Amino acid sequence: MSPPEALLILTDDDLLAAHWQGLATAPVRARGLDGLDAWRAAGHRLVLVDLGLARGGTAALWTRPGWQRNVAGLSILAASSQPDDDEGLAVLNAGASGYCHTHAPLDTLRQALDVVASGELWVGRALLSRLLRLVDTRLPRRGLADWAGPLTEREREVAQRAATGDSNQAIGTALGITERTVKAHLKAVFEKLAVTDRLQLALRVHGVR
Amino acid sequence: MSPPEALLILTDDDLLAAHWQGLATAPVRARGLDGLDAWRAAGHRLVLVDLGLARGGTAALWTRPGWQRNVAGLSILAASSQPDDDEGLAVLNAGASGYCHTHAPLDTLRQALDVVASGELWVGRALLSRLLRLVDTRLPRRGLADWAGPLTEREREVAQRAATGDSNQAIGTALGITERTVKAHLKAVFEKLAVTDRLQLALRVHGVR
DNA sequence: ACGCCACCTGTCCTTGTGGACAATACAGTC
DNA sequence: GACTGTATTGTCCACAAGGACAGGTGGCGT
Repeated sequence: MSPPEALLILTDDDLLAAHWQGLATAPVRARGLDGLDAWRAAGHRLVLVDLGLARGGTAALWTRPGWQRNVAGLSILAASSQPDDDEGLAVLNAGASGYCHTHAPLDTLRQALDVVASGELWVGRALLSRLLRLVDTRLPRRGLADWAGPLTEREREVAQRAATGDSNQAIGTALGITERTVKAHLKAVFEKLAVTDRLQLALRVHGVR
Repeated sequence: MSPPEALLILTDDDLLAAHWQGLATAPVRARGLDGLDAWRAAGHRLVLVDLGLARGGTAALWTRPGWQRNVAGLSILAASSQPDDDEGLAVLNAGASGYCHTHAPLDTLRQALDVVASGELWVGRALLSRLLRLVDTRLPRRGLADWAGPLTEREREVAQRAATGDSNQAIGTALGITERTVKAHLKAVFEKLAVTDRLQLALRVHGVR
């Protein structure tokens, strides 16, 4: 379906490198983040990186100085020997296109690489399930569309800003009105939402009870 | 890589059905949720469903009575003519294994079907980005155990109360100390957490931003 | 035309808040 | 014993916040 694309495998583990040899016709092997620059310079994009690279060091791989600069423009499938949801979230946030197990079946890895190479994302079932769960429990934030219920448009704007810590003066300047007017709006907001001050307002707006 | 698997396409749209004919060797066409039962009974699993099925009705497809019962055991790729993050979240939560555009390139659809057929999930870049963003803004909730880091025990107590809206006077009474002392503690808290006032403190404590 | 409502502004006043400067007491550490 | 960190309290002060009271404008529907 997709033309075989040049693959760079990035790992310090010789056994793992051998295992991954079967993934492509002629995968290139590198051991450090430096390899990424050369790979991009050569016009390639596809990379399979072993997160175990960081096991020896103190910092996680994707938090190292070189990472953010190096991943730009590349399609990266990150593999971990001990997949962990948090790690997965972190690497995806850091620009990786996929996250999987280092010793997943070669068929699975090939498919993942295909997907990543085509510009899409590869996320495991467990990780995505967790994402959905997190988002689900977060949905009660729908109260976020609820707190503004009885408020007018202007009151909403003022309340939103006050709830994030802006001073009345700052709000006024931002909206092009007087501080006095801001106070008037806030007074109305306090009444309608049955709170006494901006801190209670902030808690309400941000869904803290 | 994966043996071509029998595909059921579920849509009311004849043009779309024609477009999707090229996805597999001999895709079976059905028009309603009833088709799912027969499909599973025949020992198949892979389904591509057009969410446009629901456009005519009032309820979204995946909220219909038959859905939850029918999707069990099937690998479903849901397609929408107007993909929308919320819709995507909803169908994935409802048991679908993937979400994509109805008129995505056939190559992409084939790849998505391959992925779904292999038991994995297919999620578009935009949707996953949104998921990550949602989760990201939520994760700092773990900072809840973190914000108190450099604070002393007493400062923590005071900060906790101030962050929920208590006045200095109230905090003092609650802890059996003078309002002045509360201010002293809060001053230290503000410095250590690098915030300027109790509202910013509240946002920090409750994991906002 | 009248009333209702959103929006805007003014002055006066009380209170809470945050900061500056200073001091006492008590604990554990070197 | 000197030192450091924590907890405590004091006074004085500048300022933002919130409430009370009193307006002005413009749109919109009956």
